[in-house]
Amino acid sequence: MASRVIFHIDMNSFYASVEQSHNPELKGKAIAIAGNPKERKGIIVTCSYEARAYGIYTTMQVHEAKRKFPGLLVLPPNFERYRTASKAMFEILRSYTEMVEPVSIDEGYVDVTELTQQQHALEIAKNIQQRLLAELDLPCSIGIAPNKFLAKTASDMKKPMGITILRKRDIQTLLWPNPVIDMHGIGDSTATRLKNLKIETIGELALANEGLIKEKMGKNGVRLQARANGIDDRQVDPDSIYDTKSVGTSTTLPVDETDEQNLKALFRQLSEKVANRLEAKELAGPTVSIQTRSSDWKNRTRSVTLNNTVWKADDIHRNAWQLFTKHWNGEPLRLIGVTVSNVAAKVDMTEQLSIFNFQEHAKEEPILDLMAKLESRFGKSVLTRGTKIKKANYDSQTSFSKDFLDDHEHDRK
DNA sequence: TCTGGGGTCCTAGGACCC
DNA sequence: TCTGGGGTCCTAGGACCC
Repeated sequence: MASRVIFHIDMNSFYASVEQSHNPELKGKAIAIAGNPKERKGIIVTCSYEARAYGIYTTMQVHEAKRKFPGLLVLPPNFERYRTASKAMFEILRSYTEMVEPVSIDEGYVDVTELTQQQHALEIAKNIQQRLLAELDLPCSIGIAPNKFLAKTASDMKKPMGITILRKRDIQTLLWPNPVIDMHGIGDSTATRLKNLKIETIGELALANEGLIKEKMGKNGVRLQARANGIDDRQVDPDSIYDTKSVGTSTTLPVDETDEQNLKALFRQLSEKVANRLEAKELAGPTVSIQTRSSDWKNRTRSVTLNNTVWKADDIHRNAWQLFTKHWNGEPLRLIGVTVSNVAAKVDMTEQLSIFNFQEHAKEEPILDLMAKLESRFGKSVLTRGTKIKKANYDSQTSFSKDFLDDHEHDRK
């Protein structure tokens, strides 16, 4: 494959930087964004570099952080503000090229291969960094490399406001001496398993026997080993943001909860939140799941896949509550959550075609013919991305526009 | 480090079908 | 009535990321 030039843009302490840009008096001060400790949500989500200098870091509890530095300014999160800043940031990236893949609210990949025919990669990166700072007042670090993994690794090397080029020929000196836990994709669990195989550095992983890795660490291990060797063929995919697989929400309760009526009301609230977010994205899915976490930190998930897709709060809540009552043994709960998954684009909302009507049509018309009509009307993406439609379940309650039905009627005459 | 909330991907077993 | 092997879907749990 032809050589690529990939950027990884990583906004520095994003939430804290947004707050500092919103209120310049916070600049240069040790600030942290955190939930409310009284509701047991008091962990540091992000903090400024000034706060980090006092040993404060993400996931640390607020009271612990205040012990480290009593002058710490703790702000509640303002997600709407962060989303707005995030949109503005990606708009700036897209003004360079459409090949932008957001990964999270504050980071993304950009494939600048084409652009480097006109301008040096380093110059482009400097330009992006300066614009983000000048126009949004937000600092970032940029990694430049031939693939995503190395770009991501590079952006981590210099913070804040760094630009780092990581060439493949440099990985032996820059990457291999480091412990495997430093690698993106390796957490405590994988690091421990590797240690049992006497693999402690990235270089040892890179050079380990491939058969052993496959046998002991599976598919994921083989992939990690390739990454350790600087190999990563993943493309920058601007459309990945449209491939949402699930929409869910969960909440840690202020106190462990045992009251059934309270729990029912809470599941109702969570279901409504999920329904609103599905609505905003025009998504629906057939699988409803619930999550619980007991006071001793036992996580459970229960799910059901229906014959039809759901998106309304009532339907989500009914199924979630049914799952819950079926499995709950009355133990006190610390957290509950609701998720709808296997979601796909809802085609249209103007006219709902009931399961029975669809069956009528399906009986009279060969299913492939139906699918061909769907495709010509709504485009291929409907059939590939909207898996529920692709499957064309006879029992699937799918929505079609009135126009489609009219056309369909017409065709049959 | 006793730990929030949003996700994605992988694994493994069982059901079911051909 | 017993058997193979391959494939897909579903469920539950876990690892990991920001």
